[in-house]
Amino acid sequence: MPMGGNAVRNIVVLLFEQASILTLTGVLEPFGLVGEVDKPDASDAYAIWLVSRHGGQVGTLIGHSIDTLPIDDIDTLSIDTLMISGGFGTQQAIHDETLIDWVARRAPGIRRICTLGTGVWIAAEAGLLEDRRVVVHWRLIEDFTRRYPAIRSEASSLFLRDGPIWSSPGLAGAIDLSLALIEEDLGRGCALLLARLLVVYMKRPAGQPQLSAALCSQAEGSDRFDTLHTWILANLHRDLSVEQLAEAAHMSVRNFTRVYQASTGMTPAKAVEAMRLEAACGALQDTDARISEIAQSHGFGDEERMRRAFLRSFGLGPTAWRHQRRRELATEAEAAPGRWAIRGPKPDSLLRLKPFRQRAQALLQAEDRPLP
DNA sequence: GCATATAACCGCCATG
DNA sequence: ACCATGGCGGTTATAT
Repeated sequence: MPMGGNAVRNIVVLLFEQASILTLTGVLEPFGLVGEVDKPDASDAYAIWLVSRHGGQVGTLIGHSIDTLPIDDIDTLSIDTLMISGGFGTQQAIHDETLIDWVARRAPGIRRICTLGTGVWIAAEAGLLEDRRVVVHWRLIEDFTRRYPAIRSEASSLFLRDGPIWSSPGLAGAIDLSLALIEEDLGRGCALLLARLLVVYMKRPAGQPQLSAALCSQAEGSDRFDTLHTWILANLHRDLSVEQLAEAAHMSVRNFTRVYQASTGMTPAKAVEAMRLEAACGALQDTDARISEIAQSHGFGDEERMRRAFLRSFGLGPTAWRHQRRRELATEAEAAPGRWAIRGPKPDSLLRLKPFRQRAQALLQAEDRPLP
């Protein structure tokens, strides 16, 4: 296995007992799929290393174990990106001085350090976050700020980068964060393709007008409607009339519209429409669902209403928007260095995961079932 | 593209 | 007096 060649970027995932398996897969899937993307060198772009304090089997949140290397075994490995797992186990792990020392000692030589969920506690404990901005899960942010008042924590975004430090508040955010890392390394075309393979939405580029960006930035100043906004985003298909929103916010309609406008700069109905439009755009871009289905599932009720909303905001109907967007993405991917396409399965592209694959194979053979 | 119905928006004023 | 709130009615925007 390559240990420090300039072509291969070593991604090290730090695990511990009671780590979240979702953060692990959120990293492994995107990075693992890079090997399936057809571009010279892409399959050798990354090597993934799973490590833990003592190595060997590490129990995850759901009980299944993961095979890991001891941290001492990668002393000579040049680490490109360190991913610190989340999970309940962090509460024990932050008291493991050897582990924290290891993180603190290796950190200066690492290009990117990512914390996934409660992994921020470990990075914070290792002193890597002094005066940095990080995202913390909304339910834990109070605890976090109490323990680390010097660290600028927030709860708003899916992931956040501050210099070499990348953080993600939720476990599933590991996928989004990983895609962002890959975008940085291999370009947007590759990341977009992976996002489509994984059937997740890809964050829009910063240059492009992002409707929710307006909402988010406004919400930073006053988080008064944060919970309402997350509720709206999770319930786009439901009745989101101003009356309903006011009720959800425990306010009268009159007062709700007034306060909402004062703190977000948008009227409630416009904001809802913006969120619906943006979500619908994501679906148009990333899926082949019928317009009527997208309209239904995003709260437009029927195709006609969505069409008119699109015409108002974009000057294009949904189908035209989809075609245009797809063309944009295609040319963007074309312009990216190399061309990105999916190729057939390549058995040894998973070579780097061999220890783990062998382990899986052993388990399956024990049950006398072939590995697909 | 029209007419009509409904919802959103907003100024104004009363209330606590 | 101040301020946040909530109800009323008219105007505008959107839906049917």
